Amino acid sequence: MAPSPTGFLHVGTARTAIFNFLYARHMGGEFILRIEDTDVGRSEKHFEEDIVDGLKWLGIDWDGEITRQSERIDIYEKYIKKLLDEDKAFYCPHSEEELERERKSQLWDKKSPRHVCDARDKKANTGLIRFKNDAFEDITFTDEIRGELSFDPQLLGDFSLAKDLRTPLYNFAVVVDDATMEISHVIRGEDHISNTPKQILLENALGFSRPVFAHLPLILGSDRSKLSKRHGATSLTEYKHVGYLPEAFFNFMAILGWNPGGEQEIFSKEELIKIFSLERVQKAGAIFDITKLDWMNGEYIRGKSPKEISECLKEAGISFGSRASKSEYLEKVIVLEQPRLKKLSELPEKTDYFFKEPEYDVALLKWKQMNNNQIKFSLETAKEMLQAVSEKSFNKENLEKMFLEKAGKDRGELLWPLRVALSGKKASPSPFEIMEILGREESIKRVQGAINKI
RNA sequence: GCUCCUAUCGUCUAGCCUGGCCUAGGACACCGGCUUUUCAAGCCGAGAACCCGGGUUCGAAUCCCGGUGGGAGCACCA
Repeated sequence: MAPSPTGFLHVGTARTAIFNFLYARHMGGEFILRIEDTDVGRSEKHFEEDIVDGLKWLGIDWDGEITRQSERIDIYEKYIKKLLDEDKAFYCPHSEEELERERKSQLWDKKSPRHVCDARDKKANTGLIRFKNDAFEDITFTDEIRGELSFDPQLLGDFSLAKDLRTPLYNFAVVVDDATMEISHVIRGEDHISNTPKQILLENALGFSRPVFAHLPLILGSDRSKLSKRHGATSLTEYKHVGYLPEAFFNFMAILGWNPGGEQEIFSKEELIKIFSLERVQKAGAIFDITKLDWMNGEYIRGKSPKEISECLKEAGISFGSRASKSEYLEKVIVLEQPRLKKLSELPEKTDYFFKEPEYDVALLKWKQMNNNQIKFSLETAKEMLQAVSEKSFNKENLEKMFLEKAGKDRGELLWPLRVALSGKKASPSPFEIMEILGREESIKRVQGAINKI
């Protein structure tokens, strides 16, 4: 797994991490974390922190220390010198402007843009370091997901390796990393397919063995293009903070572009590790469908204990502000709203009436065609019934039994105004459940409050 | 433009390799019903797809050929 710290942990990168992780653990192999920061260096430390946080949140652990390309410059230098010495690489003296002009004219001639350097044997000693590409036979490799792939190496030209001895470029650095870190499987996004022939050429030139390649289908936005910022939230942190559960996110990403063949869709991380296979990875890109993630998140939320939910709330940074109260009380509230939740972030807004007096429009108290007198009568009745109940037997079973017996054939006449008086909302759990949590005194107080409003 | 990848309901997918069990299965979403004071949850149900054209075959979603659509890559980014 090798994310680049040029930004926060991207959803696509997270999915690649998940697949790498699942495969490595499935095979009982090692899974390492390598930060590709040759260009950014140490200055962007917070991006690395974001990546690490994101992976930890997902429950992905790696073997050994994190390796950073910025700390391996000496190693790259050694190999770049080797290529230079063996006359497999050279300094290209052309300026960026010249190169740009060449590119444009090639495009104009409807040719694939590339640079075959006319100074490759001139032994210059400054400029961009390029690979002396003399390959002419097709480069063929087996992709674990797509089968045999082949490319014409001539189209690559003399591709670039490094800006100078101590500033390697991506394709060169990864090849050195893969070999020196003994990477057996390179599992990455489909957008890297066209980098593979360059890397193979370099592996051959350096005498390295070839890893197994597997290219994952891309995650697409709703318009079928590669998922990016304009499609909405693409950073893992954003999903964490709006209250997606890591298990749900992990599960969802794992079955996006892969499935085990059966009809089950909800899997624990352990199950996924056990059944994962590269063979069953999809070839075509998959649209990131947030509504299915929402559903799955709801499933996971319903499967959690209130204690676990309140811990997730804390981790996601979702707070109830100054209304925060005893955790025991909060947990009761959570149980009540659990079946209604898709995202944890909905919780504070949905349950605010448990922490403060509800605010609502008097008109909301009206059930169907009731007039003010009827509403008032209904609420008075409810209040008297509540007053008749002892503190001890003030629980939802008792209350429900009482009220259902008392209510006429249209239960709404008694129950709707009561529920609104308690919650101030047009949608909420039943009044009995609410009252049990609110308690006798507060319940009566709210019913009285509603009566006063009319 | 060039190169490469890819194609089953709106979306994610099963089936394809090893043709017949496919009247194409599941899930999400949508719609309807049950339950219900409301909203959810739950249960039941409906609609919805083999990209197109040829071929091979008794028989093709599955095999072959040709189109078309979609995507990605073509940096002194990673």
